[in-house]
Amino acid sequence: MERKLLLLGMLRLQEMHGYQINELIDTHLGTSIQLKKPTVYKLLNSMEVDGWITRRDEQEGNYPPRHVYTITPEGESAFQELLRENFSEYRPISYLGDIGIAYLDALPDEEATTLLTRRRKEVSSLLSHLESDHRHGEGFQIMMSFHRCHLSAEVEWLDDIIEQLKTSDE
Amino acid sequence: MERKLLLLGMLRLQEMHGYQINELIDTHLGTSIQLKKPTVYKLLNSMEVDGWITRRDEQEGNYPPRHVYTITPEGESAFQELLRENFSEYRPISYLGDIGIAYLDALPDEEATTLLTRRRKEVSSLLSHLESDHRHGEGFQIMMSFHRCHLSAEVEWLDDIIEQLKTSDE
DNA sequence: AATGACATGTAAAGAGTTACATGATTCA
DNA sequence: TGAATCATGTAACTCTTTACATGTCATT
Repeated sequence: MERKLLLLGMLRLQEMHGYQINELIDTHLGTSIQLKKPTVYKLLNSMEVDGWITRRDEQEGNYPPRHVYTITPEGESAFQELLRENFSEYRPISYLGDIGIAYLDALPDEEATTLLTRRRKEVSSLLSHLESDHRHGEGFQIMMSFHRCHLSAEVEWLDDIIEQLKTSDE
Repeated sequence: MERKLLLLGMLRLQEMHGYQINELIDTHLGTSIQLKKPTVYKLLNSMEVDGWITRRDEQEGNYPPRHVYTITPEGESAFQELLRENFSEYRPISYLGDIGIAYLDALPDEEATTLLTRRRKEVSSLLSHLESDHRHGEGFQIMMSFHRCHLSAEVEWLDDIIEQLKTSDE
């Protein structure tokens, strides 16, 4: 349902077609959330069936016709409901993707330092990417700042751990 | 694969049976990662087929027999491989579960403040729970500190936003 | 006498991703 | 001429979760 909430929220601000949504996600949100193209198309279809959005076809030249979606009043109330629901059911994010961190001590100190340093680089480059995007991020500034908050905390944490490894090394 | 890495890492430290693993997850890791009981049993079976772990049956009294799993040399090398793999493919966590944050401005300021304050309470109570657990957390201290780092950053961020809402309110 | 802990699963459903398919158009 | 963009999807696959099932033992 979170993905539907995301899409509804976009369509609430302006009508859009699938390709356009996918581009927006790719350029601005791709690093913060996970949502692939086919999924977007599928969700749009299913929300049209739900009656949350309506579809209008548009064509420019001989380009493939676009399906432009507009949110309906039912969609708006679904949005309101989903939004509240999203806040009410808090469950912390899963750090499964970072589970390797739990087993750092299984690696030789040197390698651990290398890997963590690489990670630090990746995180901080993502961070600066988000910071630059920060201007033209269309409406998702708060989300971005949320993401940035986590990333910069992570950088600091990595610095700490790397430092610890280095000092214990000697 | 992350889940298999997690389980291998546990079995590397001591042989365990499924129920025991599930308990450990429930009590210590339940808030940091997502991994349900039936999944654990399924993964254990599949890793036995892989030859990564071996099973030995044990019984105490007339309790249901336990399937105690021990990691094999193949399991150990799989662990080493998965661990490196886990570090090499960094992809930032998805904040889909928190997508509501992106649409805070769709809510009346007052309600937004209420919801964020509630969230703040939940996050910080989870945080202090992790901090208390911190002693008896069996081997997952680093992971915990990673999680705590994110949570405390989130608390600060929430405080900021709540403050902003209050001042813009007047 | 009933509930919860112990211990293992199965079956079906749900959700999303990957890889593939299509066909015109613009740019190098 | 070839590659990338525009624009939409489908089919198959993978993986996880939910709900259910089973039966003994200890505790209240």
